[in-house]
Amino acid sequence: MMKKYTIKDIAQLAGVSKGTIDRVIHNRGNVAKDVENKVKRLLEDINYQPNLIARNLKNNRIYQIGALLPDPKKDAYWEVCTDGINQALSEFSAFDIRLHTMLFDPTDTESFIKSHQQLMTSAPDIILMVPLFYKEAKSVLKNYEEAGIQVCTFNNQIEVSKANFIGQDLYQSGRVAAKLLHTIADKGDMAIIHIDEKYKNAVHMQEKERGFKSYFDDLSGFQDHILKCKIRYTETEDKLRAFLINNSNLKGVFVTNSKAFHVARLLETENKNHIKLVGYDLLAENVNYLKVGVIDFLIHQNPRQQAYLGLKFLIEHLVFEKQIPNKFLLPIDIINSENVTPFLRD
Amino acid sequence: MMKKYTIKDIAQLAGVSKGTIDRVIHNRGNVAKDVENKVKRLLEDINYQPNLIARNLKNNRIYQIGALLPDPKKDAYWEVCTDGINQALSEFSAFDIRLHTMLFDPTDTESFIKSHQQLMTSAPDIILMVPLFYKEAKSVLKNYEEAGIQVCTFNNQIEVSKANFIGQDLYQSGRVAAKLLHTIADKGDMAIIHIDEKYKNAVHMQEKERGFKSYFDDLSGFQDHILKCKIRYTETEDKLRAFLINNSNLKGVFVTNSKAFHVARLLETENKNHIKLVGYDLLAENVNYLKVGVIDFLIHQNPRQQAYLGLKFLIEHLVFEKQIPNKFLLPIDIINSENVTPFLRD
DNA sequence: TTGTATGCGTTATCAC
DNA sequence: GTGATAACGCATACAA
Repeated sequence: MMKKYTIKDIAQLAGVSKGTIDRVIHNRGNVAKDVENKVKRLLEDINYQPNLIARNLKNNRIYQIGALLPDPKKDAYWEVCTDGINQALSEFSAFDIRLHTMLFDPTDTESFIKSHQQLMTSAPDIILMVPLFYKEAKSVLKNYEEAGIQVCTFNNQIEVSKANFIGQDLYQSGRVAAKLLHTIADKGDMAIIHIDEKYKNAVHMQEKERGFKSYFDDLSGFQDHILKCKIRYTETEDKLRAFLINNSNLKGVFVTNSKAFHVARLLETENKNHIKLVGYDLLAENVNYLKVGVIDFLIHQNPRQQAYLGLKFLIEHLVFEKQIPNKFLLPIDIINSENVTPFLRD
Repeated sequence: MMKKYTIKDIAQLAGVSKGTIDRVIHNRGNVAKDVENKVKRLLEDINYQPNLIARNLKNNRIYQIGALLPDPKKDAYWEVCTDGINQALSEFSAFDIRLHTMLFDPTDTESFIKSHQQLMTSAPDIILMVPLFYKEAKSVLKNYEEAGIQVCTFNNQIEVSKANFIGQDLYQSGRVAAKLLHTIADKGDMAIIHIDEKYKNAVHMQEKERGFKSYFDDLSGFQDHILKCKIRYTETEDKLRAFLINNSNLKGVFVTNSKAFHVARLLETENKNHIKLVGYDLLAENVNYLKVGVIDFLIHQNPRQQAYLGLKFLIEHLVFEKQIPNKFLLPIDIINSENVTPFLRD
């Protein structure tokens, strides 16, 4: 534990005034070369760390943060994001942070664009967003980039953009699901089910599928045993029932989003309890089926933590000038009926 | 987002000076009753929140924290605690925090007592500790309590003490292990194995055992199928081999601490790969057996996070006067070969 | 090119 | 009982 040097200390050591030290630190110029060098060396030597807290005492700026998020009323998955955002705000309540949130319908690309446009009118310093739709998000992100507005994205990554990203390795989470089904299911067919393809150009489902397949590709004996089924939410019930009944050798099902409860409901009514089921996310409906044993495992994507971290990174960037990590991957949580409870508060 | 009121604002509103407000806030007395009441009501009305940052600017106290921890050189499980502690320290580097760490041998109760005594000589303001040995920890904690020194414990809880605790619900983690084995193992005998009982009056293993049994008690068909085996580390190899070979109907094994790799080694050499294995903790040896499929699941107790949170709570208590939660339970993480990687940095 | 004065919100020490 | 005032570490406007 070393002594903490202040600007005053350094000024004394260098035999100049605090003002000069400040000019050197912030490269404001108007300092004689020899003095500048001397001070710079001194700063290096003692490894000067400014007191970030004191720095912000003076700086009573108002920080404007824009948020472009899916509407929880349209899809319950997003509900917990609000908690994460509120937590971050309360942690930094000492600073004057104004959050402007615009919600969009996660099944509607136009709503995304419209919300984006409206958000821009509040002229935010920096933006937090869920870039749900690949094509639209790409162009929106390009807008921000050109405007020089830093953006932090979460949930799914738009690879081509330079925006920072917080979320999970979706490819790897597909592999986790595969490993789980491989461990628990009897030998037979495995199905990947994509529900609600209204989320059109959504890459995340494809990434999970790629991971899932790659796991079984690494094994022998699973060629031609990986089935696939895409379903629109308008037709879920009937098409799904047909799929489950017609594939008599089906032993495991992987649902690539939070809609596993649709499959669970059918497995229960059709008495197919030999079929193992793995899905995503701790929605109340999923958790119920997990507890009664119809869903075997859920993968937790921790949207609350994603939103929390995203906002926290942005705030720390604004007030402390901290670097935002370009890519921050959360661990992939495996949930069963016995460990689910403490995750519900996350 | 409401306006932030400062003491100056309140002084103006109340028509008195900042000094008086300060005296009211800190109950320093020397304030006329009517003025005091008026100011108190005002503080309530506008929900005054002091700026904790500014408060600590002035308050350049040195905080002495004592830490009583198991020596990572004696048991690799504790290695990652150091990372957690360093993270907390670096997060609060703006404050002058002096950490005095005393290590003890986790197989030796006397070493625990001796380290404790030595720690006391540094007269810490507050203490972070792992109360590994029930009897000894109980008396040590009583000492601290009488001396009025606040303590935060992690890893295992000493129920009779009022000290704050951070860790997992060990009973529940036993249930998680049971559920996992029940899901993946064939019908047959299940064994609970306690390795290294040198950790004598250690309650944590018994708690895990209780949880494990309770899960199977809730089911039918498992009476008389739960076996149990205690092993000293000096005799591990032979006794364990005999146990695994003699119980021919064994289908699943639950190791109650981080020593599952001992069992894994034997399962591999004895070609018993039909026996499923669940254990604890991401030691390098365990992770290796997890990746090759000899260990099926590991439960992650996140010692890094436990140490980090413990120290963080203590520091926030000292500098911000925050309440330390009496009991803080971390989620029980289920780890398999596919999701292990990101947890290794935790 | 450099030093000084002032202020951020809070606390503590004075003098009245 | 009460109200000024200095100080914490840093930033900045302004004077020299």
